[in-house]
Amino acid sequence: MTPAELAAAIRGCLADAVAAGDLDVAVPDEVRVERPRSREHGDWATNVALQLAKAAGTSPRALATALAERLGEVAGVKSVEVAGPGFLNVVLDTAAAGELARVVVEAGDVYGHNESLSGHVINLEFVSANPTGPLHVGHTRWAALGDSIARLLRASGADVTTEHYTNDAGSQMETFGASVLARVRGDDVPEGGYRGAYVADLAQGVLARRPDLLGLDPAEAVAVARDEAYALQIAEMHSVLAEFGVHFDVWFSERDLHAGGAVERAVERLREQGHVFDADGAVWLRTTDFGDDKDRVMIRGDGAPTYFASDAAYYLSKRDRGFPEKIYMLGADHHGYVNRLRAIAACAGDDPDINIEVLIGQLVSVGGARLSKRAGTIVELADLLAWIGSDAVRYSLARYPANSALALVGEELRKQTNDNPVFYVQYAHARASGVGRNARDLGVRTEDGFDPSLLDDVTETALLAQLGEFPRVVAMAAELREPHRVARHLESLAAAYHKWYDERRVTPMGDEAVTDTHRTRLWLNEATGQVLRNGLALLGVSAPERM
RNA sequence: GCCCCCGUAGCUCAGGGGAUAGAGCACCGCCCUCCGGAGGCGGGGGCGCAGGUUCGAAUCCUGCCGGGGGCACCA
Repeated sequence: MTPAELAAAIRGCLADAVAAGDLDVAVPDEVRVERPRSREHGDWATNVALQLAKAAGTSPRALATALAERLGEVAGVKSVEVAGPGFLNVVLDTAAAGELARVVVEAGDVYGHNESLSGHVINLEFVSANPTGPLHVGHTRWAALGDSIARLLRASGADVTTEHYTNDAGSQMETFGASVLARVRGDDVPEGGYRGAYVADLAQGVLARRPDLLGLDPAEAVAVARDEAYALQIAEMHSVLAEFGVHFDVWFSERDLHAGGAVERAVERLREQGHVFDADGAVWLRTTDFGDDKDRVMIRGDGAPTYFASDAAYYLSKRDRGFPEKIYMLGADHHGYVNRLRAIAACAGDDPDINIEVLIGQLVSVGGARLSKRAGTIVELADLLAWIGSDAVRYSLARYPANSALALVGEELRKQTNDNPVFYVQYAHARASGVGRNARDLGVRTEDGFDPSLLDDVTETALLAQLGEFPRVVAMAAELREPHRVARHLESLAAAYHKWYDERRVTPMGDEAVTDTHRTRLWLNEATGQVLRNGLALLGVSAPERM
């Protein structure tokens, strides 16, 4: 019996009690069944009685008692106990709990998938780096989290398109071109230009592609340097992200937005909606009508569109392309954009509470230093991959929530010990794979038998409980856009597995005959490996069979 | 001045209003006659402060203190 099945049974009991006139309350859509902290409190516990007592006009304990009687009759439930202020503590039949091992193995790669977000059509934008330099650790955090969130949303039934917005228009591109050109010439980079060592590398690459560069007139040379360096830089971004296991369905160019006239059209469309006005020689959007703290300029006094105008056009593009839900992932240094993005949605006639969602991530650093392209002290994604490896980087970033600042220590991530939980989890998977190999070599085969009543050790009920909670963890992580919940759950699961391993053997000892005990334990072993694999896949981390 | 995030064990951090607040590291002590010791078991220690809401608050609200980030006709 899975926790979801138990929750459904509890709802059924509530409905029966209402039908029988024992209870007068609306049956909730969802009943939460949780693993109690202490084993003395049973296999599963629910607080429905506490939550419904007030609406039912009765005491929590009385409601719980009435519910316990009915629940005790449900097949697979061994005993039900009312505890404390009105908790219901449920103990399952050993066999009913053990059935889960087979459920997991038979579900395979889709165990944990759920339909909690089915029907949602989502555009998920993340990273969105300027193509004026390499991806650094800040981008890396969003790449790891954004990609995992996409996987979680899809596992929960959502239709997701991942998108990278390339800021390839605007003055930073001219600065970029001038910086590269200066390096080609051997000059100092201009004031405010890009000084990173990568600029010199780009200069070499550009010169290789355009040996005629120095012979061009200055204005043309800057444009050529800019465009060639841009092409090199974007190619590198594609390749390093691919190495990191991150794929974008759409690479959206800001330059294309301008070239196609979308920015001007956006201004006109918003003007038709009645939110645009002219003042001080500029064209403004009245975002203050929708919670922004000041109105925003769309077209400057000199006739040039602002970055904000591009944002508005880009929002409309996503809307036109058929995405009711648009998720933006921004760094904390952009948190001031949240209100103006929401205002754009509102000006476009959308509901900011439904059609747009902005996730803010706090800054991340390596070695305690903040990183800036301009200062030239970059820690690049490519460096992190070479130094630490994709699995450890992805896992280390994915196991922390985005809303707290993070200071990673490179040397810690390199350690292949418990300092580094990715190894703990991967090792559990490798161990499960090894146990499975050994068992099969000794003639233990799952297809020869399964008797879940034999999974009666406390380490087995604990392990089964971890496996049973996995789908709920996935659904919650998707709903909250918090991949770290999956990582943390995998760590608990790995711990439960190691404890079980220490307590129970899967393979026969010596010349011992193979029995259903071995076979049934092999089912549990395979189920654990499957969930570890499924969870790691959601994080974009490999599940090695040997380490 | 205004806005956002954070404050939990010596350190790094979990903890979607529930029961005795968890894990890793560090420290001390145990477990190798057989499935991988990259593991397991035991020990000491903690919710910044003050109010409020609630049957119940680390969690929600207000204020204060401390730390980080942000407030352009830049991108």
